[in-house]
Amino acid sequence: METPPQRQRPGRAPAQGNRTGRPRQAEVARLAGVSQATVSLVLAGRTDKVSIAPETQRRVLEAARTLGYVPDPAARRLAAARNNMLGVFSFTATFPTDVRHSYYPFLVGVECEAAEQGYDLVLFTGSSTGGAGSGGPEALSRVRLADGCLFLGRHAPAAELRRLVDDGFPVVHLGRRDELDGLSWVGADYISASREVVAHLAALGHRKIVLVREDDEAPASTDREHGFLKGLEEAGLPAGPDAVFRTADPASALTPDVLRGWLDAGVTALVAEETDTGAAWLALERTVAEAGLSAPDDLSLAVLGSPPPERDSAPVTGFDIPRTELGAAAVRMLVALVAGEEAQEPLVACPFRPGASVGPPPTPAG
Amino acid sequence: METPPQRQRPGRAPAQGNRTGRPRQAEVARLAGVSQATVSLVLAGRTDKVSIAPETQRRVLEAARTLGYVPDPAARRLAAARNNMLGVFSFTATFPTDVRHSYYPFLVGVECEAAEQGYDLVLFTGSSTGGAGSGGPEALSRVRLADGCLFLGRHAPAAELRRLVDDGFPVVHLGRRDELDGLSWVGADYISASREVVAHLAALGHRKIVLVREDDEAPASTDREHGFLKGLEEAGLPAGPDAVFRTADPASALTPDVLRGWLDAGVTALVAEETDTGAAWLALERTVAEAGLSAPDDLSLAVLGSPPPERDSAPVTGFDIPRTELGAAAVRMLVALVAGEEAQEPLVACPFRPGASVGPPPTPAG
DNA sequence: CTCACTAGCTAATGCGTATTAATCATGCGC
DNA sequence: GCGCATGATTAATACGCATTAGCTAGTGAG
Repeated sequence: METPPQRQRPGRAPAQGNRTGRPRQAEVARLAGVSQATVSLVLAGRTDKVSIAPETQRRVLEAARTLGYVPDPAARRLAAARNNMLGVFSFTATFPTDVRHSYYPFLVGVECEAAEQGYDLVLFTGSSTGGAGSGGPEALSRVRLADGCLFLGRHAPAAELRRLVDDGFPVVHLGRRDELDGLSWVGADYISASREVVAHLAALGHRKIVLVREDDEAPASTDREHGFLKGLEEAGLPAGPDAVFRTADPASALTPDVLRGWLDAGVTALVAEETDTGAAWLALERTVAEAGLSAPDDLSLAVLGSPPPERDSAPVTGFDIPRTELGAAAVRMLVALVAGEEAQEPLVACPFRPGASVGPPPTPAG
Repeated sequence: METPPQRQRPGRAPAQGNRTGRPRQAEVARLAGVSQATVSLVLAGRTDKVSIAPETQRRVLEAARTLGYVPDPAARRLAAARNNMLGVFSFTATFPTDVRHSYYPFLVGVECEAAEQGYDLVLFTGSSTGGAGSGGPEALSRVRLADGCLFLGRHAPAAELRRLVDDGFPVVHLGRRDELDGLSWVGADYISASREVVAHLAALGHRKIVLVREDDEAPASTDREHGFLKGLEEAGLPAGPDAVFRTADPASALTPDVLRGWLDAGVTALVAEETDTGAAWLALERTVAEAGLSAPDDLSLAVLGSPPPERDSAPVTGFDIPRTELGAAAVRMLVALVAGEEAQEPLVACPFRPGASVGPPPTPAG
């Protein structure tokens, strides 16, 4: 309040002839009585490849210290032809106001792994109206200023992505994306995880299991169904078309009557997919309650993912989506691509999460 | 699963002779049939100072677009001392695992305002152990790649900051920070906001009010106390030392007995500061409940900030910390500094938030 | 017809560092 | 004493862009 910020105190000696007032390698060289090249070699520790007398090294290091030399990152990166920057592009704002849809958990992993690998992150936002070079279809082209770019969310326009990939620009998409061939991606292994959930139920003795899913063609949805069916198959259970209840609007289509119909038909376990909205699971949960039933006594419930983190309810059986780990994996893959290496395994395993919502099937007639 | 990602399809020609495969101005120039200098002039919009034929400009722009040209930030910065990037540096992870301590709300504003001002954001992570250029004094020096840098959290080492400021590098600290003079910052105006809360209570008729605060020397804490005392003073209320209850451990120090002692002494309203941990407020809330009291009937409660967003409890009187606006203000200040202008007003107002936890003081004896 | 002058463009240079080829003693074997 | 490998250092150059001092052709004035 009483300290209106000011700047540029006298502090250090103004300049030598360079713009910044900060010492350059040339000044260090002068002070140490050597050439700029020698300074560079010593400070970069390249003394094993190009030998420098120990005494000279000492002088250089001392000169650098007394002058307070710090390398200019811009020059360093220019000379090295590497920015050490990875782009992060999200078509919607990277930090959305609605935390539910946030990429936050991914970013935790992205940031951490990027730091680990020695990269900084450049944030690009597709939605930013106004501002730097935004707007037109070339907006995506901006990401080229980084060494490579990570794409979040499925809204990145295919054509632009295609262009980047074709140009050989390192790109990794977070979330499976097969329709653009040549595009690298990392994603959660929903298939294996879903299969595992079914296996768990089957091991408990369930013989008829139904999957409730939304009417969506997203890989995240179809993968879960694949895994579910695969799980049934491997357990020797019937995997007919009526094992999957698919509806565009679970909230209204999934009535208590439908539920009772299943139970009467011998179904003892229900599995819901988890999506952005969580509609399938929420509808299932609500309908079970409405029907006066409760898990795991009357039936077993599982969710192919993590239920929305509501109040302190009992944990639901399912699997966790390792978002942080996904972010890290994406960065690792991107770094590999930047280095010209081959992309590795794109799938990240989802750990099974035991819960209190499943149990053995109820005995037919108490 | 069946699509192991591959890369580098034949697509486009790999490169011209530059190391990165990314097009340079030289390539744009060749394609447009002009010189590199012309490309630079056109793309920088310098066509008012050095006239370029409209037709030539068109050709250059088109060539740049078809090649997907994007300027190299390092080269830009090296040559012109600016590259339209702002750094964001947090000594701890920018995206912490503990969401409570998150800078997220700030970043929303930072991202938005940066886009508005035409800047890209670079996330520098200081927390990286291992990896490139971590550790030493060089860690902070990386931020010089950007035109200026925003610092989050009070863990940024003072010596390094000092150095940046002395070198004339534009720096803005998010959160008040006076001990480093010359360092610009933006912060919430806790003083005014706290005063306003007190004024609100006084207007309702409260004559004895006590502040519960932690034993902390952070500006955020002392500012609140200042504002609190100022508020008492302006309302003509006693602002003696016993108006402030300061303890290192509110959870254990704030017992129901202490609370009843206050009430017996005529205290009718309690105000808690809000901190990272929220310890003061949580302790107060719990103790009031333990004592079998409830607000606003038995006494009035207010918090100097926003209580941790718990379950659907009734809103507590206090003020909101405009984190998003703070982030935006910080960016605006940083942009001003980069432009060589003077830093403006560092304080952002916190809007008063009416709630259901205060009311008129209870009548002395029912 | 020449000169000054302008519009339109380019050659050249610098930014600060990393890297490589070249230089220069120096000692060693013969 | 003459090459010759070796060790220590430096000159030179590239990195990609911005900037400035020219250079050239054309135009109107004198």
